[in-house]
Amino acid sequence: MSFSLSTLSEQTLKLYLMIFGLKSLSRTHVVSFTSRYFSSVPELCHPHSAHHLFEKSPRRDPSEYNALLFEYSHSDRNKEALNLYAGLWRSGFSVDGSTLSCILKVCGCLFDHVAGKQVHCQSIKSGFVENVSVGTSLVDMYMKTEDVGDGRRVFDEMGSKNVVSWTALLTGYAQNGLNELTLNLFCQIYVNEVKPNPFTLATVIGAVANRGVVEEGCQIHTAVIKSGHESHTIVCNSLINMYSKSGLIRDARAIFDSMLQRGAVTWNGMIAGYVTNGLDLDAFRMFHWMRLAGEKFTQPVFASLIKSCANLKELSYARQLHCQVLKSGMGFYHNIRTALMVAYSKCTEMDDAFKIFSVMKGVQNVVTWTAVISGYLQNGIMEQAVHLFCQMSREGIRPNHFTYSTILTAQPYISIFQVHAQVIKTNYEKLPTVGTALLDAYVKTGHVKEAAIIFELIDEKDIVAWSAMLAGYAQMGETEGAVNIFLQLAKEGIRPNEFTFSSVIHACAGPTASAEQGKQFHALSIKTRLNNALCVSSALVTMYAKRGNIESANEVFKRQGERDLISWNSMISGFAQHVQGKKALAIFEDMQRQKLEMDGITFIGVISACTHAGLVDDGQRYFDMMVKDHHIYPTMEHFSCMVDLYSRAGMLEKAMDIINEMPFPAGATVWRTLLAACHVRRNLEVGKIAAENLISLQPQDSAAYVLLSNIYAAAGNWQERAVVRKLMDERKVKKEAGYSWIEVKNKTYSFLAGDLTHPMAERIYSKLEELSIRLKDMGYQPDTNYVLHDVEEEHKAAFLSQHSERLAIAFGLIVTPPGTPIQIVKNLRVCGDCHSVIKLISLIEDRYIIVRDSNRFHHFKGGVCSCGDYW
DNA sequence: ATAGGGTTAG
Repeated sequence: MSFSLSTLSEQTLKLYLMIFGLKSLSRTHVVSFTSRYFSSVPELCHPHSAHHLFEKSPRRDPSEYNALLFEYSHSDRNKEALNLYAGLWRSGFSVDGSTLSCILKVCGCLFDHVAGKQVHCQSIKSGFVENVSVGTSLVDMYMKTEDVGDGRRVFDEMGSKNVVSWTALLTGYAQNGLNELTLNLFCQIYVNEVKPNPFTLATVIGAVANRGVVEEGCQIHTAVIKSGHESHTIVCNSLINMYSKSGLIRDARAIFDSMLQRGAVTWNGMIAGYVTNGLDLDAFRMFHWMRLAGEKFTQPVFASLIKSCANLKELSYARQLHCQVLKSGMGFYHNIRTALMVAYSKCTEMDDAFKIFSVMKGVQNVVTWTAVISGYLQNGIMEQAVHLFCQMSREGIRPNHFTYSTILTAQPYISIFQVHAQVIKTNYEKLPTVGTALLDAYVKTGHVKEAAIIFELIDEKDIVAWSAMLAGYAQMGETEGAVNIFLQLAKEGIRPNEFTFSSVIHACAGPTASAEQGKQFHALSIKTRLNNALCVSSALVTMYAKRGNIESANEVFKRQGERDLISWNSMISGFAQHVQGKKALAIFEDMQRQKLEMDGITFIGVISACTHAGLVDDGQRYFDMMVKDHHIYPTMEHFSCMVDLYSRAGMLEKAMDIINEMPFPAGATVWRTLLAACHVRRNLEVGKIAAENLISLQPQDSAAYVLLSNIYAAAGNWQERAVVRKLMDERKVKKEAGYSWIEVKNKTYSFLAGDLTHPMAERIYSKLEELSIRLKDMGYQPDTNYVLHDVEEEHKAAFLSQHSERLAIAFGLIVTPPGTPIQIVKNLRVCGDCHSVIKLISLIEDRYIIVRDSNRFHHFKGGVCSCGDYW
């Protein structure tokens, strides 16, 4: 009912009374009507309000007390209502059932369990406890004050019950999050031959919505139709909400379309449904329709639409809504302001988000603080986020579980141990959100074991928690741990989602995973229809590429229905690793033609494709293009690629020029790249500079010492070589052991250089012996420059022939039928001598041999390698 | 109204 309050005169009031069929204005009438009409306007002190009449009244009777009590309770002045009730009780007036019901509602709203219990006693004393309405109100009060046990007890003791009593209990269960009990009780209503009313149905539908089980949703809809209340507005509103929450947005829309009378809740329900289901454009279409229908916009509609702008990163529309919200006087609602802050944060407009936050000074709460902190974190402004987190505590706002799960992503600007301690104190550790964020923080600092302990402590592990743990193992290269997590979650009946698959497939790209495992997860993703999710298919492209199966990688890429930057980058890098430079560049040109967004990683792929294909000029051209045309600032990785490009082509001086002209000092990776090239090219002069720089940056890195001493050895400078060796011993630097892996019949076998422990060692060594004789017959001379140890030539040859990749290949030749391709994975780079030997083996044994070393793939066939001896 | 996990390079 809308009217301008200031113009409401006695006359108007008379008119209203006439509408209600009353001829005269008795005192009681005035009291009861005014309290009803003025109850929704708390700050109003109209001369006709019950409050005024009450004050002026010469003798106060129970009806006046009651009228004012109702007015207070309806206008959310619950404390005043409770005081008035105490006065009423003290005055010795007898109370009736409706008074008790009213005050019980007040107790519920105030969460005042103690006062509620007192009223309960008074109801017993006055005998009104037998009254159905009072009993029902008692149930409601207990449920609202979270005393589910007493609520149920009162209900059970009630002599007579009606639908409202059942509904009160039902609503109580639902409000306390006891969704399963709510559903059970709903079945009992039928057993007791009570007919549910629209409120009963709306409550149960809400409980079903929270559980999100589609089958239950269909069942409840059937019950609604049977009850005959299917067209009732509040029932339809709940159904719309339920279907949206279960992801069945089309069913929600069907309900919406069928409705004869739509309220503001209906429109908002539909709009909010579209937003939560990611159909933001449909939400806006609905908004447009709502406007055409002449419906008034309420505050939740704006909140939903602003959220939609955040999802779409639609800044200009967010600003328009901001204006509209201010114009319609809704700019002061907390939820609107928070939604606006989130939208501005998502559009990288942190200044605007912060402006809203600072304007709220004095009324800021945990939610607003968390929103602004989260905004800074998402925009990578970690220092400011941490600063605000500290300030928040100083201003006496206690962080909640949202805040903790957010701030834990502020690595490395926070001490996770400190935050962990706070989390334990506040008992948030067991919550899946906080636990997951904590676990991830430990993974990112390299503490996988601690992360696993935290994971175990999480109470009800959801799919996000499981996926985070799985990703943790995958990121640390622990394939087995990752796969085990997947098997465990499947066993517990948890449904993996696209993130779970992308992580487990990523784990299967590791050197110790079997190729078969990756394929199986691919199959499983197809079964669950998640294979087409972008993150899954991109992970598949990389997995197949890293497993040496570039054809399958390309096949997955070609079948991608839509692509994003990562998809394109994955394919470019895949081709680059497989030395298919031309194909990598073709993909890149396709991207250019379509004018797609590119980033620094795209160019790392492109330049490394040029490097592996020996296209020096092209590499330089792409680097220049990146800086000049795409305005991408080159990072250390890019310079590393450029140094690689020139030094592999033997242009070591040019590589040094790159290093000297870099805008920042070269890092270890850059020097290591240069050093490796000097090793291949036997360039002592540049090699010395590279090694010295690398050693000063990473004194514990064995590669620097090993490569440098090898360069000295190659130059026959044994004295200098001995100095390097001595330095290595003094600093206790251990050479990284060379490992190779081979997969035969779904089992992975690993070999260490000079390994004698393998059960088939004897046969492997005799196979190597046999091969070495045949190689010598073909005129092969071992290149002993690749041996570090200062020993006799003959022994050096023996060391060489025991490199792990040769053991693995010999094993492969023995255990697989002739003609079977052999695939090896190695943790270090393959040495020059092994490279020549493997070429010859592929010829004399007529085998296709694929070696993936730490750097790239080598496809050996008929005596040649795909890298063209250029690596 | 606020929250946690993922895919690309090296």
